Amino acid sequence: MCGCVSVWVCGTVRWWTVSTREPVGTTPPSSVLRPPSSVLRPSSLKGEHKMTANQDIALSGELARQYEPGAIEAALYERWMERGYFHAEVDRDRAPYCITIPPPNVTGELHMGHGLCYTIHDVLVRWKRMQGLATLCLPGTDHAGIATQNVVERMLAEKEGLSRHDLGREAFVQRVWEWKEKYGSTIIEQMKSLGCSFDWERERFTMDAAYSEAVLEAFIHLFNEGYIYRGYRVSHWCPRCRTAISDIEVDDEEQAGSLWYFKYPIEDGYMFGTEHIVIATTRPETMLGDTAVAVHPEDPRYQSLIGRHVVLPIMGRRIPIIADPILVDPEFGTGALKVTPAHDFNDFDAGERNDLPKITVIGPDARMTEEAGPFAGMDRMDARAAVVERMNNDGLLVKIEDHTIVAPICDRCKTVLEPLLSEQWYCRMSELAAPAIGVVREKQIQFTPDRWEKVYLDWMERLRDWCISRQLWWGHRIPIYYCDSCGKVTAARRPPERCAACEGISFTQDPDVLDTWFSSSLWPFATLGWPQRTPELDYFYPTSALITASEIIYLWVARMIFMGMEFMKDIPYPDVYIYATVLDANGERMSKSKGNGINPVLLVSQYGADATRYAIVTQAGKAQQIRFVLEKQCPECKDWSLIDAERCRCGQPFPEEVEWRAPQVAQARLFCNKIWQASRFVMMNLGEDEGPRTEDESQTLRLQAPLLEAGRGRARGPGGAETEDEGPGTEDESQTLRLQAPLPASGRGRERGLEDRWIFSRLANVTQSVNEGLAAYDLDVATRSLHEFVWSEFCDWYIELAKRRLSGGDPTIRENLRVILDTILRLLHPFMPFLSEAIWQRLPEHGATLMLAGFPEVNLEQTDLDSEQKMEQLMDLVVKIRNMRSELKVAPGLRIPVFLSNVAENLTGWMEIVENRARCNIEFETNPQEGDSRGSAVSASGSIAIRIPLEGLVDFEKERARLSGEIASLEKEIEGLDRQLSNDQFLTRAPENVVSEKRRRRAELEERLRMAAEALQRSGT
RNA sequence: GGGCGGUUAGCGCAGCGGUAGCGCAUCUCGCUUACACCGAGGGGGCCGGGGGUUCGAAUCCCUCACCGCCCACCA
Repeated sequence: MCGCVSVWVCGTVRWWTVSTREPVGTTPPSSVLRPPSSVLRPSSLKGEHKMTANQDIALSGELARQYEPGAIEAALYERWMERGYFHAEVDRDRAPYCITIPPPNVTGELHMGHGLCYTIHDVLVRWKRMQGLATLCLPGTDHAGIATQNVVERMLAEKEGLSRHDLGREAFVQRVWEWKEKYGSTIIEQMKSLGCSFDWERERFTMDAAYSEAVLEAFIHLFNEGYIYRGYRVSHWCPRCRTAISDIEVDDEEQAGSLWYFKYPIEDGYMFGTEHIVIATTRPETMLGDTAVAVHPEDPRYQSLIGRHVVLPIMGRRIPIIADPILVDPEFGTGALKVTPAHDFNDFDAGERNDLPKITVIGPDARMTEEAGPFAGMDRMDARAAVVERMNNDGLLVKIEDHTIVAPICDRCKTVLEPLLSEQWYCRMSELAAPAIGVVREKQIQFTPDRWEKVYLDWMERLRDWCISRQLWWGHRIPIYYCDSCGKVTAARRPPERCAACEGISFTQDPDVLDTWFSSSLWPFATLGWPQRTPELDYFYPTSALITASEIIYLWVARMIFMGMEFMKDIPYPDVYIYATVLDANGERMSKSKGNGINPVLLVSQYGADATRYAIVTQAGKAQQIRFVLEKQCPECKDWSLIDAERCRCGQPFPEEVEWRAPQVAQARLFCNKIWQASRFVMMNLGEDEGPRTEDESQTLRLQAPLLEAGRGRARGPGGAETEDEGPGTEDESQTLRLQAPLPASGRGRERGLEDRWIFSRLANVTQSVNEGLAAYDLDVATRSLHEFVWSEFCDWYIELAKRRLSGGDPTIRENLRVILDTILRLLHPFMPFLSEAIWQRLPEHGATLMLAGFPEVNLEQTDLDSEQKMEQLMDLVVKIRNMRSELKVAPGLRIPVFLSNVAENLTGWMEIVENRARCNIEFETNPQEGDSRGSAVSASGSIAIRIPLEGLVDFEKERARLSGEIASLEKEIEGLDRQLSNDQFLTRAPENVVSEKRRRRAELEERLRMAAEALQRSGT
């Protein structure tokens, strides 16, 4: 297997470009990367289940020679689901842990940001579940008003040539529901392919009946409290979506534009000699709605004009010249400004201040209205050109300058927005914001990384009222009823029977729906049953954490916090973890419109869910952005380039179909394989008598008893002394596994070998790192230390040292290997759930599932610094000897004599480790000179001198070259140390221990230099 | 215009006051009773530029440059 699949061409520009259009019609949302559908299909998670047979293969029998994620993942997920491991119940005997996931849009499909988000969720949740908490991760989706309506509208237009108006409101909404039922779970299925252990039995949708009740309740409450009001003002309007949108749904786009200078004739100007005033504008078409010209009150150029009038060109309207210090910057343009209160936010405010009329010249369809006189009916962009032409013809166009404008665009459809005067529902923010600011200030809610706290507070403190009405059909319809007789406004769940004011009996409901974010702001409690006082709400609220993206701190996080404070009188969660933005290989943000996104599902199909998760999480710490790389291979020279390169370094252009890889995931995949193989080794050596035992099905939902039973082993304290048994058997309070060194039955030296003490000390260390990393949301730290431990310590050293003992029939080593592997699998499980479970199920002693087995815990007393120090010295000695062998080109298989001098006494007993790992026979000598150092290679490890007789091993030329190199590097380092040590400042100001360490180091180097020099000298003779 | 990140070996990253580490890639050797998706060893870096603080700076401060993200009503 080459490990690569070809990528199918998608889109026209670049092979990995996806169309910017939303998925439409009967086609499910398309993947960004599109491999053959047979490969991409997330798994057999949905639809036909032929898992029963596969489960056996995945969960029992010998571990396959090759690690193949596909063979275990679907089967395990199926089994976990069947057994209800993801489901959480209220359990008063245990502490709760609850996260409600950020609900993705129903129209969505997984991209890397989601991959990061939900993987972090699952890691934390699996960790907490293993720790024995009643753990609920509640999933769901958001109805995403505008986005979903757009998708269905487009589908209707393309497939049936119908607009929503052709269908009518009720029928259209019905069609959206149908679409939702059919495609709305795509993203949910994709989460499952990542292995997410969310409680699917509690999955929610923001338009579920119960959830909708919560939305009504919230609205009516806020209305009755006077927070919600109707306002007639300028708001952002999307002419394509035909709805108002809130400020934070606006994106900016820099566009090349112009600044037009127009002359406005001054009324009776000839009488005092100033006939025109020149104004500058970027939007000429709005001049038709001008109702004033403004200047700065202190601008000396215009003092005489303030209070006079101009005659608005084209329209012939007489409008005043006003002075407004807020609106006008005298430095810009001509210092004179046209004022269009109906089409500009600042002008609207100025209009309010100066009591100006508001004339709407652009309609909701972005066409000019009747008020636009000769231009009525024209598109706004056509009208712009027409106005400029007319002004030019009338001799009123002074000049045109190039000017970069920042156009507001709709973050959903990218249409240029129009500030439009309209009547909308608003939510007053000042009172609601206050407590939400307070709880963050007081650290009741803690942001991680904490820099985001400032971002949140800055925004909350200058919050404007929230426009909550949308002119859409898909969403929660605003529960406002107008009396048809007297117009009285009532907020109610259902139409009132009778008008409280006039006794009228006929009502009309407000046609608008609520902003999507209104409903999602209730998410942490509405999903748990609010406004009902359910046991779940009582038990799980406040939830434990929120994990989300920085881009929705305003849109969502802030609103959840103030809604939580308003309705629950309590924070929604104490922790807000903001994860990094995912960038592509070029450091640009991954986004749909750029087409540079990577679909994690594709990575799962290529590398497996465990590798994908691990690769993602290795980067998930406190970084603000992380990069995800994709490479493709040149078919000519086989070299790899970034995925969007046009040409290979060899000059060849890339074909449309290429081999690709994700190096970070590939690396993670190697790690998976390493674990698999190491596990195979351990299991092969556990022996028949310890073969897998049948599990007890009744334990299914209960937490596993801690693995190590009392009496199986006794804890080993620092320094290797045996201490009182504090095995988990005596600790039923904590259901987590207490890490401890297992115990050899007798005290025979070899069984309590140095390497055993060392590895358990290291295991304690890594256990602590993983727990601390998880607790601090430093998932990258946790995975790094795990990787280091498993690969470099357990595999490279302990297993290698174990081989000798295994062949010698030492029973202790088998037990140690078993316990260490067991602990590793537990530590690994949150990150690599499938692999760890599949292996764990084959351990001699295992429960129903690793998911509910205890998570290792440790305290620092379990580290054994003495053994760590000794092992470090021994390992360094091995490396140094290997190093010499390699440089001397000694045949790898050849066992050679090695002479050591100056070996600390407490190390001399452990030389078998060195002999074993460096293929040598160690002999001690008190002084290297005493031996025949003339024909020897010499080196050192710390203060230990190493001498290898060269007799019959090497030619002396090589050794002399090697010595010269070593001497040079020794001299260089000594020189550096001398520089410091001869510096009085250093000697007097640096801490004593630093100085003495340098001195010690110097002396050691000096000694090595002397030996090397002598050896060189002798070898030359 | 403001704010926040980043800039360390070819690539992706760690280190955040005592003269540089990891993985991949590369080179040499090796199928040694888990793993060639491997093992052993090696080469490769004036830690973005410039100032400063300090006995000592990749690490702290200032400044500039470049990359990215967020916020802001300059017509």
